[in-house]
Amino acid sequence: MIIFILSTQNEQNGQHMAYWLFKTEPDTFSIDDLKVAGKQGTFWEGVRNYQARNFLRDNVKLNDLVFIYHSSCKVPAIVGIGKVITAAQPDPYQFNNKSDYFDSKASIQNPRWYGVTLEYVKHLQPISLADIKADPRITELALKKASRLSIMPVTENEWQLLNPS
DNA sequence: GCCAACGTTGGC
DNA sequence: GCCAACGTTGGC
Repeated sequence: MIIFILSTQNEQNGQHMAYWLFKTEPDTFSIDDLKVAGKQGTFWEGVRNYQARNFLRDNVKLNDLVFIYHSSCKVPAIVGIGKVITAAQPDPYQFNNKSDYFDSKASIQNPRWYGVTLEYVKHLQPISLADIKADPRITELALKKASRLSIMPVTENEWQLLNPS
């Protein structure tokens, strides 16, 4: 019962949970793929940018909520929500020399790249990049600034503005 | 498919 | 540690 109550609130051990936006190319991995993965979720592999890595490794916590954003497609947009079900773990692809994500400078003892595991929560009515850019209330989101960041924080205020419910 | 903006690499 | 050259991202 207590667990149930905790899980329905916005807090975890007294710490307020955080909000994020993760980009993905839907041709490679879409929110529908995340949905199909079900309760076991999907490991968010292949992030190879240090700023994004630092967020994943140091700041993205269990139960944080994530806007799923489709990039490099016809209508770039926030398309839904995911939830973090496993905090940072070394990205195994960095050790696999047959993978595009292989990094010869990374070792098991000293991993360089990390990922978290997300579980599908729900689809949203898509919020296009054009809409976000046109919304004068949204000023802090890194997407506003032609950022190439693939993992970015979302303030609670802007999360609520984009996802009122 | 173009290309601007940005991140990374490596010679010096 | 600067910075030119190169590679990548991602909107358009």
